[in-house]
Amino acid sequence: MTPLPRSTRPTMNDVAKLADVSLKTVSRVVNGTESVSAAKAVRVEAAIRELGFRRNEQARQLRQGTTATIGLIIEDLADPFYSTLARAVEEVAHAHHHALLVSSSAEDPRRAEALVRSLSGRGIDGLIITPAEGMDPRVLAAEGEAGCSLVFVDRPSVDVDADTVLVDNRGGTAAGVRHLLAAGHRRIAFVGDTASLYTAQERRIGYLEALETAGIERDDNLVLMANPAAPESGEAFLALLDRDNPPTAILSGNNRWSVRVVRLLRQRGASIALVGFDDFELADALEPPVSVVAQDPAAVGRLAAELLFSRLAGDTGPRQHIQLGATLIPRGSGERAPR
Amino acid sequence: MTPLPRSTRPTMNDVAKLADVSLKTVSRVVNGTESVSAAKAVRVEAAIRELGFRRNEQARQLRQGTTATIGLIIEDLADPFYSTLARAVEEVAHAHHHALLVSSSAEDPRRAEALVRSLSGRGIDGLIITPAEGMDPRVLAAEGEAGCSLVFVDRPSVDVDADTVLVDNRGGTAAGVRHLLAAGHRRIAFVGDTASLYTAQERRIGYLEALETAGIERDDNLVLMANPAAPESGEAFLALLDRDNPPTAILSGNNRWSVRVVRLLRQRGASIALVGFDDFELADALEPPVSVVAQDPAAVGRLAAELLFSRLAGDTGPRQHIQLGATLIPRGSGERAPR
DNA sequence: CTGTTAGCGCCTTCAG
DNA sequence: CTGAAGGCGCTAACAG
Repeated sequence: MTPLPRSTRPTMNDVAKLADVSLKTVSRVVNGTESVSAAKAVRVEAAIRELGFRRNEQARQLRQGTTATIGLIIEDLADPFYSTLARAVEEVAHAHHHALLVSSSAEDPRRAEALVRSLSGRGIDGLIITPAEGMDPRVLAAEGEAGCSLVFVDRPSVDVDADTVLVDNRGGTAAGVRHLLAAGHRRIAFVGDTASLYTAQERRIGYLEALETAGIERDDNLVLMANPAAPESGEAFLALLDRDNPPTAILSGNNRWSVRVVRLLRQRGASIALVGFDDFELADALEPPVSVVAQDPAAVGRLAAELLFSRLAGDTGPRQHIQLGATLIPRGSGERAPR
Repeated sequence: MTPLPRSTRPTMNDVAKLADVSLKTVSRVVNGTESVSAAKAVRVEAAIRELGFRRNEQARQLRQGTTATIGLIIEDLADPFYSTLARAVEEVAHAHHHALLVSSSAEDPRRAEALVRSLSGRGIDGLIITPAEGMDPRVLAAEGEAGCSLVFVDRPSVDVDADTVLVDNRGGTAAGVRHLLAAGHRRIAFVGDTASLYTAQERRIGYLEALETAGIERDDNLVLMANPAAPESGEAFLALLDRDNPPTAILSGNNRWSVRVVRLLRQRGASIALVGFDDFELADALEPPVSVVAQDPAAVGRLAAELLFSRLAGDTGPRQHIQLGATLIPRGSGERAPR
């Protein structure tokens, strides 16, 4: 196989020849670190322009052992929560002159492991990751040892201690439940994502804790943990509404469930109190507007990225575990009294 | 500055020493291309496991002149249209064992140029880009010459001929307008993004063409071109509603305007026919549900990526200019009769 | 201020 | 089947 023509991109050597100076002098001019006599600098610059030379970052990076690139592995880039987070990470990376490699693990632990290896092999300087449930922790531990800084977002990883940025899932959900309790509700259902997900589990715990604090007996029949994207989940939710002694309010555990609940209630013509965890677009324009406990995905991304860059800059302080608050936004649906 | 310890990641040389074979033999085992005697292969594999060796992709890429990485530059990763597109690109890239570098140009032509240079310097094999308005075409042309395949999405680039995937903005908007005409409207407003944007301009033209075909006299007072995110745009929109002989229907030119229009109409308590270009989440759950002309951002991303990979695989056929259709989805808001 | 030498980690000749 | 030598493009270390 031919070594790929790679077109004819000029190298420093070409520039050096044309300007009739040494390779190193070109390097000095390009990087502007050391001083070069004005005469030669001008010749070099002219040669650079003439040839359209641009420094080959790959070669530079191989030499320096750094890539000026960080990686981001999330569940799903198409999910508004993660795309907002990714945008914030990108902005911080850009400010630090780093590029961003983004990948979605799609909740598949094997794929997540492969992505970590793939990004790592490309020599990223750091990695921000939402660890997929069921990942082999050794894959991540290996990164830490390989000198690649690691920050977890949205969930911690089992068995790997690294900087972590997450949201106060329990406290936020509990606040949502208390809001419904204050409106007079006593039978509040919790509708969350698959029980295997960390955030879903934490939010369920927050829900239970708030009920317990209020002295309300726990009723597991009011808890539904299921994938909001699965068709059968809709029926499970409707069954929840149709049982004897049905709930008068719903705490939905993420925005995908909130959206689905809104649609299902709408089809039913049912009006029942609702508070959703995680805000979503147009929640304020629905009828009634949906009250939510809002996270700040951009803040999660920004803090994670800033933490990562502080590590890359040499900060060797103790591991940080940052927990961001979640804010209740009353809009109408959560203030309805029980029927 | 110390040359960064880069921790102690083992190299092929380390593996070779431990297995007591030559560097080249390790290379052969790692890449599995040429055959190696079983005995040595076993020793090498054991050494690889023991050291936790993983091939340094950077070095490999420098040698081979390919990075197995493609770049994607869009306006804003946090915008649902672009994040969905990006997700689709990522999926195709993953299927081709390529990583994806993502960057948002934030509508800033200088930033977009810097991003192109930055990604290009990292040696990406191909680039998918939504060219920012006002970019220097030479920056992009240079990529083509440097042997980096280029695909434009969502808009074409001036002065640079490359593969392009875009949506039928004119036809889609015209279909939306015809839908409103069929419901009996004669005074239809067009509310689009800043006039300098390609898609906004195309949609405005589609709107005008549909009116002309229907024999309706053009009224430029019914056209508003403004940034949907700017505060003053809201007032401009309300002024449109308050003028003498106001419109009985609105064609909104993108999803950000649609969302804003929905909110403004809601605040006003006004009920007026509406069709939006580009679908958005929960459009079906609003009151009334919003009729839209839907694009398929995932299809745009997928086709662009597939086109790019076919080029990388050696397809040297003529430039392709793919135009995807847009689909009218009637939901209620566009079927209202004029008052 | 300038140039030479060496080598980052790997792959590709080309001899054994 | 195996190994030695050379180089991808660049930068660090050391001379002049």
